[in-house]
Amino acid sequence: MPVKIKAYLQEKGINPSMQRVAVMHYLLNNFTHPTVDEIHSNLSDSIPTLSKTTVYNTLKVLVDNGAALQLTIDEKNTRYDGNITPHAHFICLGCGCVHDVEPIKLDEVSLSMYKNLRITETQVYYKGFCEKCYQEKLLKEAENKK
Amino acid sequence: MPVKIKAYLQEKGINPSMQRVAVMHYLLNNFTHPTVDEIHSNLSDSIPTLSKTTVYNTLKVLVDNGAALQLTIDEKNTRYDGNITPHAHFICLGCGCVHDVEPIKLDEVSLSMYKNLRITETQVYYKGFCEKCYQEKLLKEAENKK
DNA sequence: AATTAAAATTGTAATCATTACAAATTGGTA
DNA sequence: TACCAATTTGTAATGATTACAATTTTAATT
Repeated sequence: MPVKIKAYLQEKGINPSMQRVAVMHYLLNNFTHPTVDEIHSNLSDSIPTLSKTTVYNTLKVLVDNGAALQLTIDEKNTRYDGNITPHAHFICLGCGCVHDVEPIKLDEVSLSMYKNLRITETQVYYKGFCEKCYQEKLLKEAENKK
Repeated sequence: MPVKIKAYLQEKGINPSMQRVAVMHYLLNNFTHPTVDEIHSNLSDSIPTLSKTTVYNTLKVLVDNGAALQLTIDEKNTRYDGNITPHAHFICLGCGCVHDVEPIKLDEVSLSMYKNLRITETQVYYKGFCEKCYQEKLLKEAENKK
């Protein structure tokens, strides 16, 4: 697996340092759309010297070279995704969890209206409540009616 | 016009204070998808005592009551939109300008797969280069080839 | 194996948007 | 006028991100 990740980074034109392989490995094995903090604290166990600056630097390299996606779905923290195939995202306004959802079919007809805009990237975000948080919300609302 | 904005806020259940009317008025007359700073510095001319905290508070009230949209399209600053009709947004990676674009047609079929997610809001973001920045980019790239 | 230069990593300090909070102000009501 | 609640204001704190200089690693060359 680490060998494959090394080759994967090289394909993308990224020098596969130990830290970069570790971050990429984390992204490809955790589907939580992690924040910088999440990545850093989890990798600190196996790489005690890992600095947060390196995680920032590495994610910038990955994103700039098309090996990861940067999501602005969460106002608090930037989130990252190692899944670069087209898909959309859902964030729960209760617990903040982020899930992949099916890609929508882009309406090329309406997009072609904007010939003066060179679109390089599309992000589709859904916001709402996951099942668990929705149930909790219903309970709370019922409490308040008493 | 200010009278209409007052009524509009009241319809949304918002107490139409002078500051709130001013912010709403700004949003409805400027299609730049402004940041807090832009709103504050522009309104400071006519309301010298306006504090930035009030702009933050007011925008929160507007968003919470459905009178404005909060956009997370720009990693640097949160942007706000007084146009609450369904539409998508484009941000230029060169100059940072944000434009409205046609709403895409949501693919209800694929969304219905996620019955366990209660979706309350959809945001569609396109990133790329506006005409001006695209031309500048082409010029720079030509320079570098020399 | 030693030398060297470039690239990558690290830690600290700075930046800057946003939030917390307490004091002051405003507006409506008795 | 006096009072209460809502709103506004200014200041200070928070916290994510960036800047930067020093250190370490890597890879190539002798």
